[in-house]
Amino acid sequence: MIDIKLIRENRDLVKENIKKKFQDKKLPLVDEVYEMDVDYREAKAKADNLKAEKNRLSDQIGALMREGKKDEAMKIKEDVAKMADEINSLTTKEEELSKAIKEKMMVIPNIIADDVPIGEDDTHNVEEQRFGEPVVPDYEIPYHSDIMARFNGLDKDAAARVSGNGFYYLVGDVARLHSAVLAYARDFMIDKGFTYCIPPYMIRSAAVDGVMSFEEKSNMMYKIEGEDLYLIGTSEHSMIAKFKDQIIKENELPITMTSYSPCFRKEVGAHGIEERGVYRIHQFEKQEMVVLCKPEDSEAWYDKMWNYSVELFRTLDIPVRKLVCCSGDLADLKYRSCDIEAWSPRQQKYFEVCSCSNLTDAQARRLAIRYKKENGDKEFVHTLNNTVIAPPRMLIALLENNYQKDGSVKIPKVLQPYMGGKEILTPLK
RNA sequence: GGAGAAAUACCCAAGUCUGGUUGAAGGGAUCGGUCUUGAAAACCGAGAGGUCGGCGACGGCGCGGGGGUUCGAAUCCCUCUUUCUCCGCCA
Repeated sequence: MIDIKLIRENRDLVKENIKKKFQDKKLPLVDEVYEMDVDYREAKAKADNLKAEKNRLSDQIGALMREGKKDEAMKIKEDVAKMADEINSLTTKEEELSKAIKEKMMVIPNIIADDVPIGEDDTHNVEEQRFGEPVVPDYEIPYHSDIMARFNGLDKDAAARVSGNGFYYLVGDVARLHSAVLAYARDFMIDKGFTYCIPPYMIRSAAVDGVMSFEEKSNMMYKIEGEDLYLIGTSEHSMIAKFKDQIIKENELPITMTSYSPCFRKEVGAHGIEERGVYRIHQFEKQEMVVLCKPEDSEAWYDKMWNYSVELFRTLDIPVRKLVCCSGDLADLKYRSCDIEAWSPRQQKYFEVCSCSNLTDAQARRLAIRYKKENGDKEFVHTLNNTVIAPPRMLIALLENNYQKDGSVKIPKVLQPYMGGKEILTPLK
C-alpha cells in the first residue's frame, strides 16, 4: 500500500509504476482515488464542522441544565436534534468513501525499485549470478520420490488413504534428513544473529485479513470449523501480524527473526497439487527469515538476506543462482524481489527454493507497523522476508545433488551432526 | 468448561454507583534547571501526550474492540476479545 500523498502530489509517478508492471487495467484507479479523496476530505470537513457545532450546543445545554433553565435547554435540544440527519448522512458518506479509497489503495502496487528489470511475466526474470558449478553427472538421477522410496523414506499411498491427495509420510532417514535440514537452517540463522521464534500455527480472521487479500485467503487458508481460526500458510502470517498496529522503539530495530512453522495450503488455483513427489503439497515445514528495519537500512538487509540463502545452500554443496524478479512478476507489495534457485541435475535446470523480498513500507503502512524516532516522530518501518529453507521441497535439491551412481546419497558435512554422524544413506532396495 | 473480578495515555493510577465546568486528576518515567569535581538524591520548572482533516487558526474522533441509548457517555445498555483469582479437565 503506497502513501496516498503520492496520489495527491504525483499521480504520474504512480501511473508510470503501474505501466511498468503491465497492469494497465489498474490505471483508472489512480484518478478514481484522487477524486474520491477530494470528496472524502470535503465530506469530512463538513461533518467535522457540524459535529463541532453540535458539541458546542450540547455543552450549552449542560450549562443551562445546571442553572436550572430547562425551557431554554429544551429549545436548544430540538435544534441539535434537527442536525442529526445531516450529520449522519455526511458521516456515512465519509465512511463509505474512506472504505472505498482503502480498497482501491490496496490494489495499487508498491513503487518498484528503479533497477528492477522490466518484463511482463516470469519469463523475463533475469539471472544475475551463479554460485557453484551446475554439475550434470554421467549417470541418471531418478525422480526425487523414487530416490526417497529406495530408503523407504516416503509413503504417499498411505497418506492418500489417511488424509487424501497432497500429503505424505516421511519415514526413517528421509524424515530425519528433513528434520536435520530444518535444525541446521535454524542454527545457521541463529549464528547470523537472528532470533529464533516459534509462532502460533493458527490465527484468527482479523489477523488473516490483515496480512492477505480475500483472494489469497480463499485460495490458501484452511479454516477450523466452528472456531474463528485459520491454519497459517507460512509463518510470515503470524510473524507480521505480531507487529500489526504496534509502535516499535527505535533502539529495538532492526528486528531480525527466524521463524519455524508448518505451513498449510489449499493450493486452489493455478497450480494444484503435484501427484508425484513432494514438490507441491498441502502441508510442509519452513524456516523463514523476517526483518523489520529502518527505511534507510532495508536495501542493505535485502542484500544480506539473499546472500545468506546462497551461503546456506553452498554449505550443502548445492549449486544455486540468483534470479531477479522482473516488474511484472513482482507481487504488488514488493519493492524488489529475487529468487534463489537450486540446481536440479535431473531436470538440468534451476528451480525456486527461496524468495527474498524487500517490501519497503508498503506492508508496514497496510498493517500500521511504525517506529518512534528519537525526536518523537513516527515512521513506518520497512519489512523484508526470505525463505531460509523449505523442506520437503528442499530435499529434492539435496537428494539430487548428492545422489551417487550406486544409488546412495552423500550427506553434506554440515548435516552429519544432525544425522547422528551418518555420512551416507545407503539404499535399502 | 463453571464462578467471580478487571481492561483508562510510555508505565502506575483517580474518575464509572449519582451521564454534562474531565478530551481525561495524581504519580512515575522524560526533558530543562539548581546543587555537585562528576553522578545519584533532593528541590524548582516545563512541555507534551494517540489519530484524522486543515497552509494555519483550529476542529473531528479516541478511556480494550464493535454496536446502542441520549442534545451530551470513560461513566448507562448489548456484544466480542483479553487478563487475573478460584473450581474442574488435560498434554
